[in-house]
Amino acid sequence: MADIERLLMGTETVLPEGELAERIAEGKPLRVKLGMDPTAPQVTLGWAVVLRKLRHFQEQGHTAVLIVGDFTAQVGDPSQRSETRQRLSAAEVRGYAEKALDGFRRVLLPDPLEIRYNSEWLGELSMSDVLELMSKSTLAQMLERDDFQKRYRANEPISMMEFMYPLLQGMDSVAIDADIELGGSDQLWNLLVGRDLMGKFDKRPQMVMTVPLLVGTDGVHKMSQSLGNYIGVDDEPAEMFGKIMSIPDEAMGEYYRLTTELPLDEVAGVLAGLEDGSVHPGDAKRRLGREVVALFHDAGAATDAEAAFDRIFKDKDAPEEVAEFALDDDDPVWLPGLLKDAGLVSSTSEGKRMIAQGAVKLDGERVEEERVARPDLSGRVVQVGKRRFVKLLPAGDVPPPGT
RNA sequence: GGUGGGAUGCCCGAGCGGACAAAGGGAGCAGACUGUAAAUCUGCCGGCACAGCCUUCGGAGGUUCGAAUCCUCCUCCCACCA
Repeated sequence: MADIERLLMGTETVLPEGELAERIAEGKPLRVKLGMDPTAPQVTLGWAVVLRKLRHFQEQGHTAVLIVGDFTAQVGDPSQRSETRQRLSAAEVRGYAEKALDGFRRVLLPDPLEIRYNSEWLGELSMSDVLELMSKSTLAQMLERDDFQKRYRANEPISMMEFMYPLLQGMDSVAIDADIELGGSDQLWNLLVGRDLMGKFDKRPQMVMTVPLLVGTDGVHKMSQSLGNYIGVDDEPAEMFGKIMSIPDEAMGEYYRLTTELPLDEVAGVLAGLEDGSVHPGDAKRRLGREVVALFHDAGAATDAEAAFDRIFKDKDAPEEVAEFALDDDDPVWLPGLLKDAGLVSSTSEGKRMIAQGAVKLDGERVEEERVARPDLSGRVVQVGKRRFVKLLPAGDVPPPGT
């Protein structure tokens, strides 16, 4: 029942070529490894690309082996890094791991799924094990790697620990007998180290499969939490939809291909329509937004998200649900202070600037003054910019938090 | 171990005794324009009840009327030599 086509769909590199068919033909379910270092709590749409690939394997009866890199997270993957990562504490890592696994489960099937923490074996290594591991690779091999080479040439520090990272990740493959390891295209080098290492430990070397990296909402850089250009798989529908709408048009094709489950010919149809002008880019992006929201929430949420979006950005109304904030007794009210207290701006200075720039509105009316009479505020909605809203209530009318 | 160079705001980076809350760029935020696009233009971009004051230029001291700039010690980074 193997559908190799589907497994290969949307991949970037699969090595060695042709071996996948052979391994599947052997009839045993493959152990498909995917490593995740819990260095941040959110699972992004970029991650969802490779997760969905893993799911395709699951759907065909192969075992997803998810490695939670609780040990390696504390070392730090040097991939695509221009500087040494900050080390995380064990507690932080554990917290992130739990949160991230929730996100992963939104995409993966519950079965067949094996979740392993790599501290299980890496934490056990003795010094002589580590030395043996190190003896299996050379400095020249390490420096082959682009990230290291750039940093080395630019006179930037590279810690010895960072050299260990790929080896540790490779040990994971040895420990769990991976048949194939998945990853984003920036992981190719690391994955190959794992393959190499398995051979040196007399195991059958794993195959490697990479999927393209998804650009972030800026359309330029890889989607990542540290860059703040990400869409989380557990983002609220409205948020998710809004973020999709904000990607540059040029990134749409990539998003259609990598983040939706639409059939390829349909995607091709949309893209061709964009090309010849028969499809309006705004409509195409809306559809993309609906597809993605529907995938992680449901179709109803998708329509609602689109409606909420129109309400705020097209009709420029306040959203249906607005956080509430209690006014205190001052009269007149000094607005910069209020905006800060309500969390709409981060300082009173910023509040003053926002007012000066015409970004502050009361029920849609621009506010020019820093001081406003209390009765003019009570019960109305203050807005900063296009997307920050708070409804003002007289003190006492706000239900206590948590109800 | 020796010698030399370096650490500046979210990031990069200029400044090298007063005119410095610190050039310039990027990111970000806001306004205009739009399809909340993108591009573009404009403004903002440490804090403070704000024509003033307070805290920032790796850390701690010192010199000076005055220090991001000079001196001392410390921490960290880089290069070259060994």
